Amino acid sequence: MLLRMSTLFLRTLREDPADAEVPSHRLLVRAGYVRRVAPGIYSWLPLGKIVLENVARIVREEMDRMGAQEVLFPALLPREYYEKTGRWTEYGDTLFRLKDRKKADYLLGPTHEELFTDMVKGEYSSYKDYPVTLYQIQTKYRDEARPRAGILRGREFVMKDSYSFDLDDDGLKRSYEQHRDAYIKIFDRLGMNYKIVFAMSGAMGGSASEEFLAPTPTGEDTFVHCRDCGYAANAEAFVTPAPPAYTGERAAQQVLDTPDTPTIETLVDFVNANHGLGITAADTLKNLVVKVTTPGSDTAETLIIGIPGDREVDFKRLEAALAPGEPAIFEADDFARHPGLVRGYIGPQILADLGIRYLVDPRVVSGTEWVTGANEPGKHAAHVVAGRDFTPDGTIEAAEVRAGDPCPVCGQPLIIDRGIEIGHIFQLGRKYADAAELDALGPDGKPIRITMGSYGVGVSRAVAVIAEQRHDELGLVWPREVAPADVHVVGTGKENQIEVATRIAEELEAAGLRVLLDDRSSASPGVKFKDSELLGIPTVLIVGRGLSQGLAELRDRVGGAREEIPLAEAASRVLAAVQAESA
RNA sequence: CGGGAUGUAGCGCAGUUUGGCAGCGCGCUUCGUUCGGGACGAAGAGGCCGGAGGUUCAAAUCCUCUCAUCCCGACCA
Repeated sequence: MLLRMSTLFLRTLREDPADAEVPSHRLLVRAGYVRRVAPGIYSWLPLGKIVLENVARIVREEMDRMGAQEVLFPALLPREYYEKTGRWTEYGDTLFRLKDRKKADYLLGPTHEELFTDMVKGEYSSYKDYPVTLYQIQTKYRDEARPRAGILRGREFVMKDSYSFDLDDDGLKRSYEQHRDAYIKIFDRLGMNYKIVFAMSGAMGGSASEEFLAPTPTGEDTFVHCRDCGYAANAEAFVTPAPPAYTGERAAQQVLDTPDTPTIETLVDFVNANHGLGITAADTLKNLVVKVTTPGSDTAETLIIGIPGDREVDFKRLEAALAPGEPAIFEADDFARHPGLVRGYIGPQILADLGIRYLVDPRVVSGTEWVTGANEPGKHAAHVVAGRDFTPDGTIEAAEVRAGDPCPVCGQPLIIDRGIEIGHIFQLGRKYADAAELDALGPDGKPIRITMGSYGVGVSRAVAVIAEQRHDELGLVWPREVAPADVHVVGTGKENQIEVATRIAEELEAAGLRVLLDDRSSASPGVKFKDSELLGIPTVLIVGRGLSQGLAELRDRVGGAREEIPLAEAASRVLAAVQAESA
């Protein structure tokens, strides 16, 4: 491959585009890789297209290597497939919907579980056919409420999704592990910095699930990890370690007058000042009322959640814990319907009598004592002991996770970071197989319900994440396998530099390298250097002022090293540099 | 959906307060010079000032409505 910049469809920008904030967006636009068409929708210019294809190629190679087979489904899908699994309604506004000329409903696929399941059902019917894993690399469409950060989070994006079909749970585990291994290879080859974290499978159903997160400050997922034992989980999947139960004696419950103390802060100050209690917010138990609706049901359950007063509720964690139920905040008119619940002064002592389910933070173990509401306006109770004065119906992960919280595995303080999801693997189970009645006929003549795994890689997102992780103040710095070329040959000067540069570029191309050649006659050296740095091809060879002394300059865009080398050796030195890295 | 900001040439922006010829930089075209850090000179091309309505002798500028985009939040494989 030899790309000549004299004719390449490329225009770099000297200034940052006004609508770009994050580095990947800024640089991909400035370097002429992508252009915005509409919010969250981008076009890929020639160099960007090459990078995108390189990522897709790496993904494809590793998927093929693990034995998955590639198919391609349409992006435009009829409603009926999504009707069967209930997702036509469940997906809500995020689904791009459209009608054909006959007014029939269609959608642009946000993901393709239904199609994969249906395809397998149509072709395979014997247990002898299984297991099988299929994948596709397809453009997906999601009408996100707020697309942002350029390519990082668009409404149209390229994703690899694969699905494994197994006869039993052991088979599913094997398929899952194979994907895990393949993903490690993929993200390593992509030159990414990433972490594998425990995740919730959420509303999709299923059990084991892990996310591949690329830590970046612009990330939108919060995750915790432990430097000592390697435990890592996203915030939704973090499991709070419970302290040991307390079995000693506790003082008797005591009701306190606490006028005008609807918040934890006012309560703590008041009881310390007026009742001589030296407590902190962590000694209080705050009780949050939510109503939980289950999809397909009209009635909402009233649920109370008790968490230590020094912590906020993390709504994402709460939702994940209640999925597929959907929590909503208790409003004033909800309180009006429950006269037993005194807003701001709710305590768990009476909940069993009211018949309201009560779930607590895992830190609220038997024998712990709390300052909490006394279920009367202006009154709280102290020495309220779990297991004695109230008995929770269970625990729930609803409290925020904080840096320094103990690791659930080894107890060391946890670190909190932000990351972007670049891959997700999970054991789906039988949700979609059930919906499609996907069975294999077993050796005993009885049907076996298939169990599935679902695995995704954000291909276009990966391009942005690499840009996010690999750039400097001058521009992009692509890993070699992803870069639009192996080497950027730059000819500067008014003598015959460009001719010589062209000759060397052709020689390198003949040797099998992918070459970008700056043979523009009008651009000044400064422009060519700036463009070279912006574009971020890992190896740069400059044929310029040194030509008269028979010298060229070899630059390493990654490490920044520069070296004058004899022109005669230029091609072989470039080859050596490229091969050293590929090895 | 809530909060904030912005819409003026391909890109980045000034001009709006206080109404009076549509501007600057980059890019683009032509000629000449220059050629290792986004060169210089000269001459050019390029605009429905987001849209609609209103006020006024006169509107990019003031008023009303509207559309769009970006950022933060909510939401999100």
